[in-house]
Amino acid sequence: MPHTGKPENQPRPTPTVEDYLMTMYVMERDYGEIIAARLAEMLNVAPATVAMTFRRMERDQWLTGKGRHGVHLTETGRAAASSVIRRHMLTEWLLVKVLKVPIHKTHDEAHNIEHAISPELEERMRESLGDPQVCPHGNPFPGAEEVTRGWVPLTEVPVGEKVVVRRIHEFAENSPELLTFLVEQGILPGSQTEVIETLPFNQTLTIRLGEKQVTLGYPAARFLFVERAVSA
Amino acid sequence: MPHTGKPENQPRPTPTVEDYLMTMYVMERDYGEIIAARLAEMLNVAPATVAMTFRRMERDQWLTGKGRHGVHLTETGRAAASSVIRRHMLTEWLLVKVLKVPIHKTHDEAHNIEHAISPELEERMRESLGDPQVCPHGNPFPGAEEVTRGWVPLTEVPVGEKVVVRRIHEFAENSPELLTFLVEQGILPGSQTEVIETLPFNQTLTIRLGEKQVTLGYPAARFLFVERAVSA
DNA sequence: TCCAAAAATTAGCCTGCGCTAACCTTAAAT
DNA sequence: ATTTAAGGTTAGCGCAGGCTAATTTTTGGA
Ligand SMILES: [Mn+2]
Ligand SMILES: [Mn+2]
Ligand SMILES: [Mn+2]
Ligand SMILES: [Mn+2]
Repeated sequence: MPHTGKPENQPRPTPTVEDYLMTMYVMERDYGEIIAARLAEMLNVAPATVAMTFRRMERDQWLTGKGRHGVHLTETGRAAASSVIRRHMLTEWLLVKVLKVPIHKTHDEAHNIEHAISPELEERMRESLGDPQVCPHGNPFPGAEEVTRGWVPLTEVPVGEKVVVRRIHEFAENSPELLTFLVEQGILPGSQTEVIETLPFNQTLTIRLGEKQVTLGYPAARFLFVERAVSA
Repeated sequence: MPHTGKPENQPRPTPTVEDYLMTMYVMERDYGEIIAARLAEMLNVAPATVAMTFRRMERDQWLTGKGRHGVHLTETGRAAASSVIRRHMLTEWLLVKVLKVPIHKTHDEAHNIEHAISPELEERMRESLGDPQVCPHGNPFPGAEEVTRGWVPLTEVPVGEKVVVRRIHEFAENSPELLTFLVEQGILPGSQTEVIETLPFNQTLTIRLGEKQVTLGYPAARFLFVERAVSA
């Protein structure tokens, strides 16, 4: 099991740059491109701020290129992104397992703490927490993406099929309201459910959890990944 | 048991100011005055930087007064200092108990993490860790100073008396070398020892730990507080 | 093909928090 | 009493990382 055998001798980026890097990593992985305007929304800064930060990041070799489709992380940038994502996820597990923090509250807390974890501490955490492959929301550690093979967005599940929720996407974690809603409805990794109706013209679908029914908009449903064909 | 029933509605200071506050709190408590030059040494910044930071801190009502004996924390300042000290100490315990980090490494790690702990998390930590009254080095939580009553500096123990090490002072924690040395020699809270010789003209004293003897300079020895009269 | 909307950039501003160099002030020590 | 050392302050600088306002570039749709 390769942990990307990190040399990691480059100096660590500032917390701000670490936050840019981790968001850009996921953007590039799941959307194929990095759009500064989206980044600005997700990081809650003005577009102009992103432009300026990109300049410093290019100077410091975390990224290359400019403009619409031109921005990409360098190898060093990707390594730094992987590092902070690992620290984020390990912190989330520590909060969940040791301090019993509910999973709709771990993300924000972890976003502050992640920048303060030393490499030695990261290693101690990984050992204490049993070398997890996904975060408490089911998102894969960098390098462990294979474990999510076979998990599909809830929007692609045919009506009537029973599935198990496995993953709430990183970008859904950014919305505490959505996350709280999902947790309150009992929609979290491990939950069994079944799609009972889809209304494409309405961009909604309805699922059953036990006795309860919940209607979700497509954008939210696309953030939920489920495992199909649970039983043989 | 009063936790200083914190209203704590003031916005939290920046990490830099939090570090100033916690050091100033201990200075005022144990030395009676705040000397900017000492602060500069302990925080590893230039004296001019302290002067400028003091200005902002006065503007923001964390402190009042200027000059040699004039600087004091406000009530708000003391409350903010207490808050970050609590977070620091709880973080140290988490590192020690959950992640098995040795106590000569907890301080530096905690100094980064302490600024990233939310009030809710602080509360979860206190519960999980059993509401401790002292940090792993034996320093008291703000408000719990009474537990250190009866602990005296090692320099005040007469030759021949058996004592138990209870506390390594906050300001010794700032020196990783000293802390590592002490831990390697087995000098840590709980250790039994005996003063076997004092050489005041040499500013050293020698203690026995099991079979081993260790000679300490007075400045280091003054940072060690011990419990006398252990047995009746 | 052209145009409007979306995205990106530049200019100019601000604060926090570092630094050095120079200069005061205060407190000891001779 | 005077001098020296310790402590403190001011001035002037730099960088990170925010902002708004104005402008330019891209791009997808009519
Ligand atoms: Mn973060
Ligand atoms: Mn997560
Ligand atoms: Mn700190
Ligand atoms: Mn401590």
